[in-house]
Amino acid sequence: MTPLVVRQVAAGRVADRLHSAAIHLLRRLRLEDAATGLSAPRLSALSVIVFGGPLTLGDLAAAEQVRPPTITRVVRDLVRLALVRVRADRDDRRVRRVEATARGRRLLDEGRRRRVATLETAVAALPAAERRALERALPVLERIARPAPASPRAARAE
Amino acid sequence: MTPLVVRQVAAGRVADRLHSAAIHLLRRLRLEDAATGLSAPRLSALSVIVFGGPLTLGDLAAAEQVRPPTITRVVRDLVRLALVRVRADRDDRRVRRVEATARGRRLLDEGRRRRVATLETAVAALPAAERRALERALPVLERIARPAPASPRAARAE
DNA sequence: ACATATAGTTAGCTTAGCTAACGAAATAAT
DNA sequence: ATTATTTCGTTAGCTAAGCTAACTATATGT
Repeated sequence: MTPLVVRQVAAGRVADRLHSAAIHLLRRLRLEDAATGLSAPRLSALSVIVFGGPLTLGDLAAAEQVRPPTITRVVRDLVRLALVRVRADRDDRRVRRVEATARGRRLLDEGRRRRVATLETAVAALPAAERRALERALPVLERIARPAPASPRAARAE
Repeated sequence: MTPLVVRQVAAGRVADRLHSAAIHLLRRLRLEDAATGLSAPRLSALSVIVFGGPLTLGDLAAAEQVRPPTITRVVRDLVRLALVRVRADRDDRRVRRVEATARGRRLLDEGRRRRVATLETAVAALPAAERRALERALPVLERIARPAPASPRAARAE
């Protein structure tokens, strides 16, 4: 039974360190976002829209973890900036679906490229062994980063 | 020269996948924060204060990537909630230093524990091989998560 | 002593979050 | 088939969180 307890504790430490590393990593990359000219909430919403394909305002609100009225306004503002467009749903006329415009995709891709470029520099500077350790951990990271997918196509959003 | 180019491209893919995984991981863990009763900006500021020890308002503003007036108000509100306390600097009377109260630390630790517990469940459920891959990548992750430390004690903040 | 630079606050604006109340459409119940 | 209920989104109106510009107070440099 002892090994079980030990493993348990170690899982806690792994979780804690991973959590902390993720926070610091994104805090660092966030510095690049100023160049997009968008506020953090707008940029985040645009990202979900670009990668999540046409999605309903309710789904967007859930993804952004905000209430419906907040999304109504963020989307309205993104439409004004010509970064997204909204269209009515064919089958259910209560529903509005939002999707990115070409300009919205371009703006997001540029911002994302800047973020990733920063990270890429750090990755490229790693010794081969560390780089390989990171690569081997990637699929694991990706699995735990996503909530247990209830439906098979839940992985569609990015 | 060919291997160099190949390695370059791969670094980009590694960076991209890592970036995406970090975003999704934190988006998922953020769901737990509602239980703290604090807004995201307040919780984030409190976290920096708890782990960063007594620090100046300017340093806090820099860490949070916001302007000084924003920090003035967030700190004022956290003081009202009795989660942090502010004291004048001995040597430089322009400076105010902020530190967490016992209650602030407790509130943050509880929230952090909830986040990490969620993550721990996922880590504990991993097959041994994947778990080991993750553990081996942790030091690497921690290194690239932090900006190149200009001063030796830049790692003090958490 | 005086000029300049730095730390933080105040004033006042925009944006982003919320709840409550509502309208319109879809679905369920009688 | 009406009527009731649920669901999707918006509007109204509030608080919190972001900004710039202007200011006070203290440190520092000439």
